[in-house]
Order: sequence, then C-alpha cells, then structure tokens
Amino acid sequence: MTTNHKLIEQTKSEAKRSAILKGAMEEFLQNGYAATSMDKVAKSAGVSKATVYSHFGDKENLFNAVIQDLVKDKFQLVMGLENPQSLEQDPQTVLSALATRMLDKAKSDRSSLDFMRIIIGESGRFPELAKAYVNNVAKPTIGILSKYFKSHPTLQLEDPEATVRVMIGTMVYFVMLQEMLHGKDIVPLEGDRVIKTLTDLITKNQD
Amino acid sequence: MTTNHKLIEQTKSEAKRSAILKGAMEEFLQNGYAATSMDKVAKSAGVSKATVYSHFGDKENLFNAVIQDLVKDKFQLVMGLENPQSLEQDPQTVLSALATRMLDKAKSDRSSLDFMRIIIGESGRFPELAKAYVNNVAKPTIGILSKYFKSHPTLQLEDPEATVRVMIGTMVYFVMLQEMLHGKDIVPLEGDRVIKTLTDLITKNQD
DNA sequence: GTTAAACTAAACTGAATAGTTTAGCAATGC
DNA sequence: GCATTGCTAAACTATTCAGTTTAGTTTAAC
Repeated sequence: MTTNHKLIEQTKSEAKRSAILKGAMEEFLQNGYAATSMDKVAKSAGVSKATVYSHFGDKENLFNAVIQDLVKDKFQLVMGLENPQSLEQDPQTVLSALATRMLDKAKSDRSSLDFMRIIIGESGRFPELAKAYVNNVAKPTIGILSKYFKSHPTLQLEDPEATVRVMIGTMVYFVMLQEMLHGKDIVPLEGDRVIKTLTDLITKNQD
Repeated sequence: MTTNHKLIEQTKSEAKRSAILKGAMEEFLQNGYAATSMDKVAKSAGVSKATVYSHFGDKENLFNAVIQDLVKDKFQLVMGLENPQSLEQDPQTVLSALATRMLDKAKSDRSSLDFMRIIIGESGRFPELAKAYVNNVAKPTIGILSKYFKSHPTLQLEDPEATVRVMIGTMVYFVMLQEMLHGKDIVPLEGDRVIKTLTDLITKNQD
C-alpha cells in the first residue's frame, strides 16, 4: 500500500498547508499585508513558523496564495449562478433576487467585506492580485449578467453591457458606503429602495 | 512691528507644518498607513524627524491630520458645484457633464484614486476616518444631487434619493474597476457608453 | 548681547519583524 | 533497526521602525 501511505502523508502535509492558508487568511483579511506578521500567522494557524516558510517560501508568496485561494472561492460562487433555474424567470424577479442576495451576503458575511477591502486596499502594491480578481470574479459576473440581459430582448436595452455596470456598480457602491465606510448611520437608506429603483429603471421599457 | 514679526514667525512654523502634511500625504497615499515610515515622511517633507514629532505628536495623529486635510479639500471641491449655472441646465446635459467630469478627474488625477483606495483600505483600522469621508464628501455629494433630482419633477423619479445612489454608484464602480483594479485591459468599456446608458435610464420618463 | 523658540543632524532605545538555524521529536518506508 | 520526511519550539540574525534625546544652529525679540 505504498501509494496509500504516500497519499496519507500528502494528506497530512496538505492539512498543514490548509491550516496555514486559513490562519493567514484570517490575519491578512483583518490587518492587511503590511500589518500582518508571520509569527501571528503561524500562531493563528497552530503551526510552527518554520513550517509556514517551508510551505510558502516567504510572506509575499503566502499572501499571493491566500488571495488566489479567495479569488478561486468567489469564482466558484459566481459560476454557481451560471445556468440553473435562478436565471429562468422574468427579469424583474431575477434582478431583485440577485441584488437581494448580494446585499444579504455582504451584510452577513464579514469576510466578504474584508475581501473587497483588501483587494482594493492592496491594489496599488499588488496589481497582479487586482487583475486576478477582475479576471476571476468581476469578469465572469459581468459576463453572466450580460448574457442574461442580451437573452431578454423584451428589456429593450440599448447597451446591455453598459447596463450591467449600472446594476453591479449600484449594488457594490451601496454595500461599500453603508457597510464598509460605516455610512449606515450617516446616510441611511433602505436597501430595498435601491433594489426597487434599480430594477424599475432597467425594466422600464418592458411590458 | 512686534505683531508683524510674530506673524512671520507663525508663518514659518506653519510652512513647516504644511511641508510635513504634504510629504506625509505623498507617502501615506502611496504606501498606506502601516507601510509608511516616519523617517521617509520627514525626508519627503524636507524636515527633521524631531520637527515632525513636535508638530504632530505621533504617527497616528499625523495620519489623521493628513486624511482630514484631504477630506476638507474634497469637501470644498464638492461644494463648489452647489449653486452655479452648472446645475441650471436640463437634466440630460447636467448628468452627462457631471459624470464626464468625474471620469476625467479620476483618470487625470492619480492622487484622487489613491485617496479612494486609502479610505477604503484603512476603513477597517480607522473607522473614524471613513466616517469623516462619508460626512464631508459622500453625504454632501448625495445631498446636492438629491436636491437637483427633486427640483426637476419632469424627471418623474419615484425615489430620487435612491436614484442618486444608482448614479454615483455606477460612476464610482466604473472608475474603480477600470482604473484602480486595472480592469481596463481585461473588461474594457468606453466611459461614454456608461454615461449615456446611465443618463438614458434616468431621464427616460422625460419628454 | 542675551534670551527664547524652532529647527537640524545624528545617535540612541526598545520593540517588532522577516527569515534562518538548531536540536530534537514522531511517523513512516524499507 | 535505520534513514527519511515533516514537523516543533526556541534561539538567533539583521533590519526596520516609532519615538526620544542630545548637542548645536538659526532667527529674531528686546
């Protein structure tokens, strides 16, 4: 059972790797790149610092791995909406549901906000990571929505691709302003009003 | 001329203060809070480190001063659009002009992007600064646009306040994705198409 | 000329940090 | 048994950094 043994070994080593990624993820998401120390990462992962270095070489490499991992997750999440019946209904329903889901996600999932924040915050020093995000999250999202808009000519959209940006931009900005920048108390606004306004604007030509 | 002398003295001290703020601004905008060292700030300001500390106490305090300063600038900039004839024309023209100006600003002014990035990037560790931004930049912007929308009933907007968010959100997201996250090459799109789509959507009920 | 205020360059302290090394432990392959 | 592999805790190196201190300079008030 040589192979099996080797597999088990790999699995153990892989378990360490995963633990490191998880710990590093927590730390990086909470503190950003510069303010995260490798000692804290090791501690948070429940692993020795030497192991961290043997697995990932250096801090920058680990950071890259963490972000790529997160990007991959989000990619799966986005592609999960590709085909199923979620996009089979009438536009009014679909757009509302999509926007609502996005809003709930942002409100419930702390790490989702942290991820956005870090992608933007580190986009100056890590442009490749920003590009990975655009390629694997923004682009497919835009693509799926574009396809949906184009396949519904009753919407009579003059420029579906630009309309997609209006839709996503509205939701992203809303979440950013209310949740990330703590605007909830300063410029309060019901998410439902934004969603209704947005879907009304987009489906206005429909009848 | 005692007073005069004292004034000159104050002015000199103020000049140092300004130089420090300017140097610190450059460094913080470029590197973020954690990755900026006080030695670099002093050097960039052309001033000794002791002077930096005598003026601003500590790093956190200096960072706060820098951001407050920037926020104040943006506030002036936003309020500059309050009354003049810029808002006197028909909605189609006004919205296009506003959106175009915002886009040009973001493209030409590097520090404008850096400012957005740092506000978002540091919003976790400096929530008060995020709130200062919302209070002094986002809120007045939203307010002015809201007032404009409400004063143009021909637009027949059901929810002017929510419509403002659609407008600003679309522009902010577009700039963020194309410029900040380097999406220009990955998900290219003409800014004019977004502007046209946006104004069309909002002014659709008009005739 | 004396005093005071603001500044400078440079050395310094103490803590934190990235990354390495060492000595040893535990499991496994053969 | 013995060698290998992956791990650990802990010490270590070299650097960087926030913040302070020192000794001395500049400027101007009077």
